[in-house]
Amino acid sequence: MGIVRKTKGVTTILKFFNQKGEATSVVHLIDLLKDKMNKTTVYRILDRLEHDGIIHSFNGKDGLKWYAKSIGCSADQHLDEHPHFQCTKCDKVECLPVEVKIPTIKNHKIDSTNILLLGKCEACSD
Amino acid sequence: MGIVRKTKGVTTILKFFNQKGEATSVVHLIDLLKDKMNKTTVYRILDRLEHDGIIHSFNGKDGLKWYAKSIGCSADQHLDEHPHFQCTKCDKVECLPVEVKIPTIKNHKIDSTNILLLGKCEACSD
DNA sequence: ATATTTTCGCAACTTTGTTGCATTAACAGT
DNA sequence: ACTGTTAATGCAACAAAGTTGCGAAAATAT
Ligand SMILES: [Mn+2]
Ligand SMILES: [Mn+2]
Ligand SMILES: [Zn+2]
Ligand SMILES: [Zn+2]
Repeated sequence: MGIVRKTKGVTTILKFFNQKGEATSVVHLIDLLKDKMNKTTVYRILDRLEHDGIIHSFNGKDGLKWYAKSIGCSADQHLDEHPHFQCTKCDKVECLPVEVKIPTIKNHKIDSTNILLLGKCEACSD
Repeated sequence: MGIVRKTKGVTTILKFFNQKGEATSVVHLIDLLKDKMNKTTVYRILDRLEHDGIIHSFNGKDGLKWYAKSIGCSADQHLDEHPHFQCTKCDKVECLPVEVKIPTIKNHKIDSTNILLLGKCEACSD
């Protein structure tokens, strides 16, 4: 189930994603909010926000779970099919508003993609 | 460091990859070999084999670590830049011998890619 | 055969994420 | 504004994946 009650925690996390704009790992968010709410609560609020299409999740390098704000999604329509970029130096992640063409694979029905590009971000390039 | 001594454990895991051919999650391999060797040993042998370019690793869905045999790689040259397919029903993973064109991203130097395609495999399609 | 040093097993630990349950707090209805 | 319902939270305990340190065992070099 998605968000039903607008609790203090929900408001806090919503504000975070609206202000910050950037993607965040769950680990980082838990640490950031450790004085305000329990980690279980963070996980559960993120679940509900994703269910409602307000944020979307993906796996960064090392398999860590990340979240970022969604645009144009709802509980019915999750159309966040975009690749992500992660810097191997500073670990920052960006949602990439581009389309990656996936070749058709014989005898395989592809439902979704999970594309992570690794490299150096602008700030970390030398 | 890579493989220096050809131990029983190394031989067992090498044989596994040569015979089976398919990709395997570390978790599965540990379970399969639980009577023959310790999980720490499995992790360490996989590390060394990957370092030597004999196998390669990637993250499957839920961020789990998987390994598969490499072709044409060495300790110096790791050129396993291919996407992977994972079935959402039976969890099976396949290395895909295709090339995915990644558009250039302004101000970003992309060093490697991590592409996981999710869907139904041939056996699981209805 | 013996010495050297890599590799292994084991136990303990870390990190990420989940579950159950009692308590708290939204909020709908009056 | 008060009250009842139930969603949401905190907490503690747990689970799974993966790592570390160290003494013992097993490869391999001499
Ligand atoms: Mn995104
Ligand atoms: Mn592969
Ligand atoms: Zn960077
Ligand atoms: Zn399947």
